[in-house]
Amino acid sequence: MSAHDLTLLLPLITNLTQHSPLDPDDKDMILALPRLIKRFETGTFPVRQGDITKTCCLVLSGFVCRTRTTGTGSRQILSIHMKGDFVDLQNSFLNEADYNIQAITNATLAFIPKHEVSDLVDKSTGIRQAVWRNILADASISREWLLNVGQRDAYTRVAHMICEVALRQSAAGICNGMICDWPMTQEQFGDATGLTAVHINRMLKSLRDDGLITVTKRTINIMDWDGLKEAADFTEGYLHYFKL
Amino acid sequence: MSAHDLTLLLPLITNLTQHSPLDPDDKDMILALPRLIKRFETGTFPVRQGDITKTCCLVLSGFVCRTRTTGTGSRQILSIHMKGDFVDLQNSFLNEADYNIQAITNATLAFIPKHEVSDLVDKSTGIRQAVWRNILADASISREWLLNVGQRDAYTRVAHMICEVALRQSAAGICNGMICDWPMTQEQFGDATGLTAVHINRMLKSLRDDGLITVTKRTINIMDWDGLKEAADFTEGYLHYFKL
DNA sequence: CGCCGACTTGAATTCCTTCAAGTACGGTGG
DNA sequence: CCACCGTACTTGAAGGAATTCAAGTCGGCG
Repeated sequence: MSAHDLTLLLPLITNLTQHSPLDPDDKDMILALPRLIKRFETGTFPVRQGDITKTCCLVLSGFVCRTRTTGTGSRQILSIHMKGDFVDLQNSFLNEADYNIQAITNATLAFIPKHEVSDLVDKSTGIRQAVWRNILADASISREWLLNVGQRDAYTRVAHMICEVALRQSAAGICNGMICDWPMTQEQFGDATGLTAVHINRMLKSLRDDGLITVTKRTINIMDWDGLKEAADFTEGYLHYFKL
Repeated sequence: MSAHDLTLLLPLITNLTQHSPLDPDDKDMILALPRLIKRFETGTFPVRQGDITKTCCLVLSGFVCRTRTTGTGSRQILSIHMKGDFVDLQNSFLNEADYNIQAITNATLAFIPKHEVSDLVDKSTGIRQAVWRNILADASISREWLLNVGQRDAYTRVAHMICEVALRQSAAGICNGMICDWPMTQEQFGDATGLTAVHINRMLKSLRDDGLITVTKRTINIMDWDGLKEAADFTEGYLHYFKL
């Protein structure tokens, strides 16, 4: 549980300050948080539903997602998380994880003791604000996903997901221009959007044919951002960034 | 903005203590919160997306929902709320409402100034805990809806929604045994589940034919709770009640 | 080189939607 | 009191979007 590398948690600062300003003292306290670093291979579960957690975790590299599963075994990806995201801040305030956390690529996570987080939240108004807003922005994204899955057709839905993931990567500073890593297989993309992998494939083809994107192995290249946004019915307000 | 009727906010206490205990002082402070009572007719919007809110609101009677709408005008019901529910506690901590609040029946709401809520949250650890958990339970329900809409077929999805609404009404004490008010029209039920009203109708018929429920005008009668739970793939953990 | 996982594409099927027509019911006004 | 009306519910038939099944390609890695 080392607290020595004072730059390691910088991505978290980047993330939090997208929603709420932090003063230098707050930043120092955050950077000094004790943490345990662990690597996870694609497909592994850093946390499982029902686990009683003593830590909460934060993405340093790679991509992880939250999932829940139906009784018949279908998996829904509930959210995806990237560098700087607090994946389960919630668990600092509830005892039991109500979803799985699963690595969708190889990923490095920082585990921070719950009580350290809640102490900090109690101590500093600025951090409290930032953490609140982080959780609320997260909930807002959940709602948008529900709207997406419930009301938009497959083509729009797929485009919407691409817009969101691209924009969030851009905000996290892990995207060069309009070319992004695409973290998900088509299978996973399907689980996130409530579609089958086969249909995802067809929709990506349509988006390619329409000149909006090109896709190579694990990269997505947005050829026409405005066109894609239009096709996706995407408006970024729900992400609650106050600067970009 | 009267603070005189000290029983008016009791449903809120009932709700909060489902997730987190409160000591008597906390309860008194909550009951003493200043509030403005307003009635809303079916279909009206207590709050609209984009509104800058100075209050947050709480259901005293009737049912309201949160909604978001796509660019093409389809409405998704994001959650439904009943007696004792804080509909937009979130707005105490974000400036701008990121969803509409719409009355689905005639409803009475209590509006409480945001700063009164955040003061109370700052002042009392117990209330802070309770409010956190309230918001997190709310987010957990969102996730379950996403799973429901994304992965379950129509029959299961409809059954699941019935289980949740019935159980929550029961927890809120507005349900006699297995007979509940059913707050939604089939149109609204469709908007909540990502289905059409026509298909909701067919699924309700199937559930009737299978002997799980009977439906009269605005009432749903659960004939076989265990059977319905089974058909719905319903497990109540996600509601985060620690007593029932 | 060969294998495996991910991607691609076609054809058949299914679930859900759309369209259409009709019923039931509560409220309003003559 | 009943005729009228609007809204919600009901049911059938046709159509369409997405799934399922199946077969084949591509590319990375042992």
